Amino acid sequence: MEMSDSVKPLTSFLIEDILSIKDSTRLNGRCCSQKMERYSQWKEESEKLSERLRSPQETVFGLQTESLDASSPSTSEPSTFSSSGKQKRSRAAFTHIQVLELEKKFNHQKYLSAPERAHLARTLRLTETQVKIWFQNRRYKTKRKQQTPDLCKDAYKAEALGLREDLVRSSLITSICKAYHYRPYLWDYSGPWGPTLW
DNA sequence: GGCGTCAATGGGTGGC
DNA sequence: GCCACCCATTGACGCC
Repeated sequence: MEMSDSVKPLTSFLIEDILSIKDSTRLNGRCCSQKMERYSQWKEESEKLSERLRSPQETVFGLQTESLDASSPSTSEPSTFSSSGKQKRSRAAFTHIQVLELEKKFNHQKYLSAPERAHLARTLRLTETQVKIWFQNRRYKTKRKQQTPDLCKDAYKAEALGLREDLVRSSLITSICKAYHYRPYLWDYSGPWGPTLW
């Protein structure tokens, strides 16, 4: 399976965008070493992915790609059992690319039809149920965020004022950051007024 | 160990 | 009856 033409440039743009944003922000020297170390690891991983996205031989959503497969959630594995004999629930952790694509789709439409869900699930190598649940949780999360508008005040403020246009030029990036504000490689918690978007 | 996040679960509801 | 939805909750996981 190949990545669609619309998906490839956008995903590539997202990764490059996040990298460029972080590169420009790194110059202010406010990041502590621990954060930079974490960022470096993430950046390395992202650059590899970015390289792969640019490579005509290798498609990110193709069979040859490891980045999705290696870290993909184990959807078909049976649940393990604890020593007490109680079934242990497993929680899949979706990859960056999977989340990016889900976010992109969610940004475009909040609800998926069955064929769309099936296609997206195949593309991302997830089960249809996982995609369905992800959208469900995402809608619920968005609703909760709207009910507590103070949570990501800084991000909204920056967006509203049009400050640091480079930081907020992509509404999709902003959306992702708002939804995943805890991620250490997207937020800088060292700022004097709480979290700031990298 | 406490806390936050998030995928997954389960109950209730409505449309077909 | 089946399916998808909303919503609250659970349990795994990572960070401090």
